[in-house]
Amino acid sequence: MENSSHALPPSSPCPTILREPLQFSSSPQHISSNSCVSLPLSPISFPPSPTSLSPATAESVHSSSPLSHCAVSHCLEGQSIPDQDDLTCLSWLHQRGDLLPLQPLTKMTPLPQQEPSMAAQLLPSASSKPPYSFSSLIFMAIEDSPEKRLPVKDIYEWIVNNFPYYRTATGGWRNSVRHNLSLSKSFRRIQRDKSQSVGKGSLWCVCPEYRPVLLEVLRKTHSYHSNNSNLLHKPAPLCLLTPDHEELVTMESVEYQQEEVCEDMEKDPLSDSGYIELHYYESQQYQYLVLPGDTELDLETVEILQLDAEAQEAAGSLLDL
DNA sequence: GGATTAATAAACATGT
DNA sequence: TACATGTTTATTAATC
Repeated sequence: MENSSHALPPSSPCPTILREPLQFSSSPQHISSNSCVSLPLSPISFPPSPTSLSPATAESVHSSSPLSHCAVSHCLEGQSIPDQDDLTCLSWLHQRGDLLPLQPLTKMTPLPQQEPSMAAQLLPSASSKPPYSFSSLIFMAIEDSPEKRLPVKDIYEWIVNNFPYYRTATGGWRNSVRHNLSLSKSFRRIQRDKSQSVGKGSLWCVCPEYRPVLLEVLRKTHSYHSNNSNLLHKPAPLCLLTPDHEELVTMESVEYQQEEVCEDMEKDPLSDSGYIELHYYESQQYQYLVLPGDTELDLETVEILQLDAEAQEAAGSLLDL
């Protein structure tokens, strides 16, 4: 079966994207194709496509958006949240690198091949500058530290480790970091404990009164780049801000205009058949599950669809028609 | 066009 | 003395 949805490039505004396995919270949430959910994936077993990422690029993809990866990882793991009493939970930062191992889908249809130029356009390179301001970078670095305070040297290190751009950037950005620390009211210098002092300089922490502001800036920056860039570049579900203390937001839906998505797509021949049409395809680090335009599934159903091999097989069979 | 903000560069002081 | 750290000033660009 020639599937019209395959004409939809992964960067198009908005297939519904699901990670496998899904481990959402038990609260009833609904996901519709009016929302766009992007979740990061580990490399999956899949025939390598010509547009496969180089390790460096893959690392860049991962590193250039630590928020989304960490946030999702944290949320999906469903672990106890040390800072859950904090309205602005950032504890996910401590769990970077602990992403869930992903199981490959049992059957998928081949990807629509992207033009190399398109892939290059979609993917961030290690040399692309992160969208975050130095204040945000410093904030993230400090928040990622166990003690919520860091010497400037460790702030450098965190930035370099998380944003490959700064590995090769000239040294001026360190000056900017120091400049920002000194100038910004958001950060406060703490004298090291002389008895335990090792290394030069002071420790820097976030002023509690400015923390909400920093979070908001971070959230807006993240949201902006999520909405205005392609999904591969800024996958970006963000669970920094929780509506209450009881439960983390497990995903963020990005609203989009239905007509923007579907105007160039042929009508799904199965859309009236009662089947739920599932299109699995892989693009770089992401697997996409494209749902028909008017589909509305609760997450539990989606999870079942994802985890159930038979369902996946059926989905694959549909695509083979 | 002016105000604000952020990035960048540079000079300088201080501490290790 | 060298280097890292911290402060301050100035300039530029982008944004509102």
